[in-house]
Amino acid sequence: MDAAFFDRPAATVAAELIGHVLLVEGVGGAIVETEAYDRTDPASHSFSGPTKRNASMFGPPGRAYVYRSYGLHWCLNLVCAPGSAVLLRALAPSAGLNTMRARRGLDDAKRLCAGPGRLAQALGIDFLYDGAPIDQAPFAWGAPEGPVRVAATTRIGITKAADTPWRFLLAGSPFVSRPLPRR
DNA sequence: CACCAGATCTTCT
DNA sequence: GAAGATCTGGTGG
Repeated sequence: MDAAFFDRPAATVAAELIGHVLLVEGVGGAIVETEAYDRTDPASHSFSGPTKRNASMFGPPGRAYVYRSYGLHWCLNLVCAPGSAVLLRALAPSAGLNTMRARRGLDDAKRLCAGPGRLAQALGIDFLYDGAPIDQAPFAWGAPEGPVRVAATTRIGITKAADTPWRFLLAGSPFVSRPLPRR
C-alpha cells in the first residue's frame, strides 16, 4: 500500500480499500465502509477550491486529511488524486480493542468504529494527523483476509449530489454505521 | 425504534 | 448569521 495506490480517482480507491486492514499505532481493523469525494462534486469540501481547512486535499496523494465536523468530532480522510479524498466511515475492530474501548468509553465492539467521528476517536486521530503520510508509521496496512464483496450506495448526511452512489461497504458487515438500504 | 435538541468549529453569504 | 461529510442522551410509541 504505497502512495501510488492513492493517486487515482477517489471512488476507485474507496471501493478497493474495503477489506484492507488499517492500523494507527497498532490500533484498528478492517475497513468496512468508505465514501468518495472529488473536486467536481458539490458535496465535497474541495468543490469551492482550496481553503485553510481543506489544504491537504490539494496536496500530494497518500496523506491524511483531517477536519472537524460539527465543531466537535474529527474525521479521517485519505487524500487521492488532487482535490479528492476517501472518508473512512467504519472499521471492524481487530487490534487494540482495549485502547479503543478506553478512548471511546464504550464496550460494544459494533459501535466502536461505526461512523467517521467514532472511528477517528477510537484511532486517536486529531488535527495533528492532518497532512501526515499514510504509507509510513504510525500507519500500517494489511491485505484483506478473505473474499470481499463490495456494495455501493448513496452517501450519508449530505444534501448536494445526494444521489451519487459513492458510499462503499463490505456486504453483510455488522460493523457499518448504517446498513445497506433495501432495494 | 423514531424523533429531537444540544454541543460548538469552519466556511460562506 | 446559517449550514454542515456527526454523535449522544433524552422522550415517546
